[in-house]
Amino acid sequence: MLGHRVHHHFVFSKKGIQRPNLFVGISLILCVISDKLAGRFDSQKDQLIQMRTSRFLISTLKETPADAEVISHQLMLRAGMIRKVAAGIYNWLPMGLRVMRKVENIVRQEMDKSGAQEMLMPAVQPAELWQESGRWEMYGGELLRMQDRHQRDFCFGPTHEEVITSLIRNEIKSYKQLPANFYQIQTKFRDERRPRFGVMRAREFVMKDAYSFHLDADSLQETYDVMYASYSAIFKRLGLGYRAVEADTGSIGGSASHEFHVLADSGEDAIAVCDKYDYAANVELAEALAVGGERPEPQQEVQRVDTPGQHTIDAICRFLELPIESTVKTLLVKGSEQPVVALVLRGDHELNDLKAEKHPLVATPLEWASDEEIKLAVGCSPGSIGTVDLSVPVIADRSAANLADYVCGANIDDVHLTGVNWGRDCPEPEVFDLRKVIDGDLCARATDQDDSSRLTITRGIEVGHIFQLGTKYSEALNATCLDQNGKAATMPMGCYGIGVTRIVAAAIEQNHDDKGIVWPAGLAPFDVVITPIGYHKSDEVRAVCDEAYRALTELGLDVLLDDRKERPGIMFADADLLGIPHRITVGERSLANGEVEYKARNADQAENIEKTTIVNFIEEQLNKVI
RNA sequence: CGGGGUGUAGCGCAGUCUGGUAGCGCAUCUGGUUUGGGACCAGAGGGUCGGGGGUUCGAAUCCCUCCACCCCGACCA
Repeated sequence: MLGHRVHHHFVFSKKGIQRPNLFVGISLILCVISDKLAGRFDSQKDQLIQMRTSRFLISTLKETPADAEVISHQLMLRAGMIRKVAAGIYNWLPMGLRVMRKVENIVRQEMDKSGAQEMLMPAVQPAELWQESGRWEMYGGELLRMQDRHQRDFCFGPTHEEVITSLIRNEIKSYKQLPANFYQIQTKFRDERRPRFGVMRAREFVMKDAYSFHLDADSLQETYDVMYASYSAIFKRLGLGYRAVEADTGSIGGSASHEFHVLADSGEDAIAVCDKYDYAANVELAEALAVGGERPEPQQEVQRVDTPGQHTIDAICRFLELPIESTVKTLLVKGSEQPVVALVLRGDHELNDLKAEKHPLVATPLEWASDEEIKLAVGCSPGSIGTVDLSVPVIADRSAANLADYVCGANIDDVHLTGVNWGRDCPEPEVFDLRKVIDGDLCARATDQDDSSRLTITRGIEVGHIFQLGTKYSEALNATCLDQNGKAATMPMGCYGIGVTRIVAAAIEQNHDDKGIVWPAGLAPFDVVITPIGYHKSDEVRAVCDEAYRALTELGLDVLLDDRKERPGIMFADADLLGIPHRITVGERSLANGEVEYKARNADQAENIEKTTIVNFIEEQLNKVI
């Protein structure tokens, strides 16, 4: 009974030598990892390095901490994966780190497979690089700035375009070295306005970021496509329900961009999906077609109506007993050339800020005109603005521009106009896509108004984002290489991010039940948990558990043996909470029949299996999942 | 950044209105009885009541101030 001997070796006397014990535990864990990587198993050592709960920090909580709002945050705390250090800053305990490493390794393997090279850049970066790119000023409050002892400015890197570009401009000299793609898995810091939901939107987080360099746009497109495929492979292997969506390139600039979203109701992003044309886009970007087809001919004359105290669209509709679709709202925002610009939307539609910012006359970032500015420009208060006799530039959303006989403010307090028509009562407006798409809208790919394609709005957690940056950074930092003609060429770049720590949370959002986490096979901190009943009382139970542990570990599985002197209920509850996919329960009761009990985390029922077939059985279960 | 809320033991909370020197459940430790889905009994340890200042004979409690954390908003004509 090797197990016995080994066990004694590590059970310290009751007086307990806490520290050495802990250190031994940690170094043993490291042994397991390095041995696994090396792919060898010394049988003697194998016995020594058992993952026993008695020596592995299980910090499960029965009660949910009060400040955790979303399920993944609650379960990560309850499962003892993370603990908060400060707002948006977390400790990753051994249990959590094991999951993070699983994610990292899948990402790493697929990145390597794609031909990208792993490297590591510093977390702390000098201000000079950011001044060179212009982002020291542009990046704003999210950039955590600091000074060293010589009062030199530094920041904690929120991203690494500057560092990689400045490195590569020195290292790559010839087109023959291109294309090249470099990645790292590293800690970032973004001083979020409002960190929340645990590691889902943390300030400090782990990200895989990759940067590619090219001679021309075609090469960039090629690598971009490779990355798109790699990302798809990664999220598939992670076992997550995801969707790639067209995305806004935002302030980073560049042309093409896709986000990868894990679909979950708790997601912070709304995405518009159309199955007919396989179109999916972030609602920030999703194109909104005009509703209702061609604009009808005017039927009504303009009428002036007093609307005392009616300042919202809803109030006006109730007051005039008109459908909201026949109203128009006129929004005044700050302009880039004029003080204010009017944006006109149908009453039931919402302005999409990002779309508005794309119009050259609109100031970026979008800013609402103040009541005073509105008074000055129009002569009334917000709530009574309209399109007739407006002396500011007017930009109308496609759907608003298609309206006839609509209702709007009269630019006089407490007065509205009905029966207003573009072209007749006010100039034809400039038409621009301004509104947010809504559920049931026509898909942007639709051929005509009768097309059956419809957008569905679902929610997602952004876990990946790929960009074609173009030459924005290579130009600013002067990253060139020599082309075939010996002439210096500015290298187009791509960048590709994956939120490693966010994936851990997203996976839980998508995979949990009332008992706890239900990990996808590839992410679980342990593949199998052995829960003995009477481990410390029954030699037979202990022998079967130890042997099962040994045999399963030999298969290359991560096995956890729960040798705590706890009642079975506690062990079962913890196993469920931790979400370990496979559980083997060994007790004298079933051993009497030569059997042990098996239960999959995602199954309702346990089943008995021959104790001699444990390894084959587990192998079968694993194959089933994969 | 604006609005709201909360800070009392590792976690969940009561006590604050009405000032009198800190408590409950879980967890932890000891002993015992238990042991197939979060046991029971007995005992024990653990708290600068977020920090500072003030009022008072006396402050978790009242006042001032700072801080931290959480939620909502940043969509309105």
